[in-house]
Amino acid sequence: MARPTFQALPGTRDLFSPDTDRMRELVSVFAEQAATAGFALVVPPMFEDVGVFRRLGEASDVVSKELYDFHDKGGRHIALRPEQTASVCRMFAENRPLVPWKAWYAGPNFRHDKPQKGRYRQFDQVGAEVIGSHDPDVDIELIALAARFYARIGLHRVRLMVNSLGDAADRPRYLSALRAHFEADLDALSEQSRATLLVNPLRVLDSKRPGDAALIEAAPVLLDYISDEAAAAFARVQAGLAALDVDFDVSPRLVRGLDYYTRTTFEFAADGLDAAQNAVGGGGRYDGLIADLGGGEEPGVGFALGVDRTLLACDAEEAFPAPSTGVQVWVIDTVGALDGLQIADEIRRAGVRCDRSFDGRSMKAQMKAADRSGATLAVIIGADEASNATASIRPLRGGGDQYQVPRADLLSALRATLGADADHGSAISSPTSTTTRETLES
RNA sequence: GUGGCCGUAGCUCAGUUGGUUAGAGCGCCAGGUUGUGAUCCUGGAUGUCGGGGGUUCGAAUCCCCUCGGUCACCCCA
Repeated sequence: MARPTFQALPGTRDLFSPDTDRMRELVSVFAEQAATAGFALVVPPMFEDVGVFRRLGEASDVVSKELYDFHDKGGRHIALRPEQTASVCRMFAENRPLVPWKAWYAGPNFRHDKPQKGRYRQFDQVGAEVIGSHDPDVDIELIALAARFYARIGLHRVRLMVNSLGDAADRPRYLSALRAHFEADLDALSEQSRATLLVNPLRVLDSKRPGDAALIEAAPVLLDYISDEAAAAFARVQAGLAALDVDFDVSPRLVRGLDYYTRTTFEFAADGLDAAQNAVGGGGRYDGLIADLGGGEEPGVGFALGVDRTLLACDAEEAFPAPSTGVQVWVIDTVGALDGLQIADEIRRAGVRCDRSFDGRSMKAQMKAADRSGATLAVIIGADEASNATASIRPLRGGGDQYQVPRADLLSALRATLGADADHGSAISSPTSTTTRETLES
């Protein structure tokens, strides 16, 4: 075998079945949940003017270090999207749909950081945003949507943390208190945190360095500094989540990585994952972001869930196995006329998943391929069948004898046999599910 | 961006203090079986030992560089 000339770039992956089946199923479950809650799909471009993303926070690594940016042939300064909220807000500002505007999305994002487990340079997210309402009930419904989604895919060991960052006007008072607190005991702070303190004091609270823990523990609490209105909204959010039986913890030190958040913020952590990548999703309000993008004073709130990490968390709980996507019928043709071609087409048009061998292989080889495919039935066209216009149907999974039917009755015979097998559950017990198990355990 | 560990067949791996033509299992292909898979038996194909350079009579093995993977820090989904 020749050595491949190229390989996938760092942080990018080639995904195959059954991982791809699982991913598609996950997105399709999310799509269904979102539609049920009145959200419509949007597809923003994968790249934008770099300015669209600058609003995420000049002090954040996502913008300052990890942007995939370049100049296009027209001299425009462009960046691959590191997330989709900013693009959705730009879409809103540009197209001005009726408010409240409820949009969901799914797709890849790009960040140039060093890959490790659960962290890729191209990674998928699903998410939902609501633009144009201040009502904290919207926050509640969004959080519930995410929580219900996790439950729906069978992921149970997920903790929801909520906090309120207050309004933009509350921020300076808190920041100065926070800064004063840390500066009073600067020596106790790690070097990295001291650097963070200069650019964004809020994110010092996010430090996981053990040495910083005590000082962070003693830091002023953001919730004590927020306006009465923001506090009332946060109280409503908590009451609403409780009313919906959505479990949560208030985490006064939860600050999110992107700078645009105001008021409600939340994060989902999967206990099945290591702390380094246990954040499987999160979001919050961003009441100033749309105005920053020239869209007027419209409030917004939303969340995004990491598809890869969610699936990783599912692995840890052995939840959400890959759906079976194998074929049901394999057509075996040893004659080499047009029968195999026509029969496969006929079966497919009837909506039955079907495949066949090529290259005129021996019957033995074709049978082997049929077995390997996981198909429930083989349809055999040999010399006999070709000469008397019949087809043989051979069950491949356990019971039943091979039998011949007139060619005209083939479809109904297949349907009858497949239906009977499905009742016994054998139609889905294919090698595909074995592979899935192995994947989950590895 | 920083650091630890790791790169041998499609996959999982073995390979002694450097020593002939680099191995095993699984998988794949063919035959045993003149139409019939999953079992069994027999045979077969596939490796610039990640890449480059160096040390040596001789390197998968030692050294340097590099590329990639992985994990942690950092950051975050």
